Amino acid sequence: MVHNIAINAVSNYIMTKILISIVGPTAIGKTALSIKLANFFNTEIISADSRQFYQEMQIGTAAPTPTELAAATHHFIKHISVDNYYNVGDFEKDAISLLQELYKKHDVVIMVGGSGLYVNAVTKGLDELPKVDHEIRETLNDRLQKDGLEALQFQLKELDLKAYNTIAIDNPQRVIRALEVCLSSGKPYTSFLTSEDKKRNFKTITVGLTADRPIIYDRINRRVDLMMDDGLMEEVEGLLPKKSLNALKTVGYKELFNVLENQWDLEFAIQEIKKNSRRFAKRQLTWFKKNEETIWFDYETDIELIINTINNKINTL
RNA sequence: GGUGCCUUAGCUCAGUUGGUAGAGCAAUGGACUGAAAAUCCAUGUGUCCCUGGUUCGAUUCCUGGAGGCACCA
Repeated sequence: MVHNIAINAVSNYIMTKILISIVGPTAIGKTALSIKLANFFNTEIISADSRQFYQEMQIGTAAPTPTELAAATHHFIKHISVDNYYNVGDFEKDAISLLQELYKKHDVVIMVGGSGLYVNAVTKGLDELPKVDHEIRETLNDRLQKDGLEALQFQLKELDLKAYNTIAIDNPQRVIRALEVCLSSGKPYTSFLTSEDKKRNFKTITVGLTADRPIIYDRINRRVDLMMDDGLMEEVEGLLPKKSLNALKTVGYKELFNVLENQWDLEFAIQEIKKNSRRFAKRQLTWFKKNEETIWFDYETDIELIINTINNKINTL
């Protein structure tokens, strides 16, 4: 019955294209919910998870299993290799152009992922920034090592005073990012920023999944143990030669590299993976809580209630 | 049963010559426009085991309990 109402609502009354964006902390059950919603709305899923992009990373990223992949059509799951340079700007372009294709066939598309910046890149968009050569960043990283952060801050003050005054100046990644844009474009980094959301030809409904903190942490701890049982160590071992790649600066991988290099013992590394996953979940919640539009549900909420709430929301758009 | 030591933050512990307390880790709050599972900033959260006594005032000293550890029986 619920099913029929929804189909009518979508097909008869709604002209607007809808993106249902599912957010929440790691290990809360986003993947399972996304598949249920994709099946209900008879549509497809795009992932906004910056680590599930990579073919070589399955266990440690809790990427959808073959069974889950067969249950609904997924996009941006393992579509690139850890050897690729791939960033949020690339993702925005790829995701928006794919969405245009999907909206030819569907009124509703599901997006699911725990990477807040990547979610926002789709829903709100990023400003157009010039392409930066990788060598520039490498040079700046070298200078950070040799001359220290203060030297880079000083240069940023010269090239982009506004950035110097507004970005997190203690954060080396932010300073280097602003500098690399200045250096490769010859213009201040902040001159490219508009602080305006991009126009999108779809409306976003954001659904958040959460639970009390001890429950989230317990789920994380148990999932890490399951990952170890499933052979995470072997997966990480195969990637050891590539450990310096950005994609592998990832919880579950960076800690086990230390075990393989005899820096840490296994038990300690597992505790660290759990701890770093908990902290990651906390940062995700901080990010997602900021969006006041998000409709939050407890992780155990019945799917019918979630679907009804989404349908009611669709009818108000 | 006897003797000694211990009981303070979530954990391990320090400390107060009597003026209600602080480290490490854990944790919490936040930021974040192309590294974002990254990176950065901020924060001490407490019946000082319980009870009575001494005292202006006890987490601290004393009495009596309770729990733990060690040794002796």
